[in-house]
Amino acid sequence: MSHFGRAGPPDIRDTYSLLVLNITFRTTADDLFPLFDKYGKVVDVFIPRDRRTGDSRGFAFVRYKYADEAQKAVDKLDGRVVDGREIMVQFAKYGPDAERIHKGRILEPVEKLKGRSRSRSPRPSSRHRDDYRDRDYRRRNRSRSRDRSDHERHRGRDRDRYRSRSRSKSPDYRRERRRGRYDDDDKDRSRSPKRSVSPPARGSVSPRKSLSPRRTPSRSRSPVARAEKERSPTPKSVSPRGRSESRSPSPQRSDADE
DNA sequence: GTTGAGCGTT
Repeated sequence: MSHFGRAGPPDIRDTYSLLVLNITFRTTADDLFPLFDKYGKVVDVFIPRDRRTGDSRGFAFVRYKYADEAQKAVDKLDGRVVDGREIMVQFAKYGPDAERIHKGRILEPVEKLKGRSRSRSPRPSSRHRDDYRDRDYRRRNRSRSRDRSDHERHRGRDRDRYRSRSRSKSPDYRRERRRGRYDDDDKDRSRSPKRSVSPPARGSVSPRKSLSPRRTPSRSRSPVARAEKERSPTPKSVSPRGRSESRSPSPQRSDADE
């Protein structure tokens, strides 16, 4: 009863999928099931999780049996505070296979279920896995590299509670982010004077970073080069002999690393 | 220990 997502999709022939966003990372399907089931008949509740960490992504899919109930749930549960976080309930725009659905109902199912073998399509490439990974990676990359400061983020969260229902998210912001990718790359090359923490004129070493520490162990591990690079020479505390022995990729700490 | 725009699995 409380094992959703484990048995796969039961039946999506005449079900309406609702997308629940803005949920906490600790919210589980079992927590959303009673909440949504109170407003209608929920046939399935699934929360996508990360394949590597297994953590929730922050959104869930609630499948209703009838559209009226789904609509009611959207109207009632949309904006409801769950686990201390306001959730957003809306009809899913895409199906499980990226199919276009209307009002949560799948317009064109993957299979007609009319006895027609699915080998009808030779399926030239298996873009499913790649696409899935690509999307996941993109999300992770953006999440991990936030531009906002910590204090601002903290304050924003508290303020969000007082602001009640006012999502500070803009549809254009998303586009800017995607387009900014190129700008970022371009800026990265021309923002040399801005960041003088790692002067590239420190020899023939790449400004980026040494991908292979053992690329030039002899020259790279030179005590002089290291002292100049680290700018924190401690010749008294350590002996050249010990440094030579401790030739491990561990102490390879560069302050210019990201 | 962290995250916060978005669209899904045995």
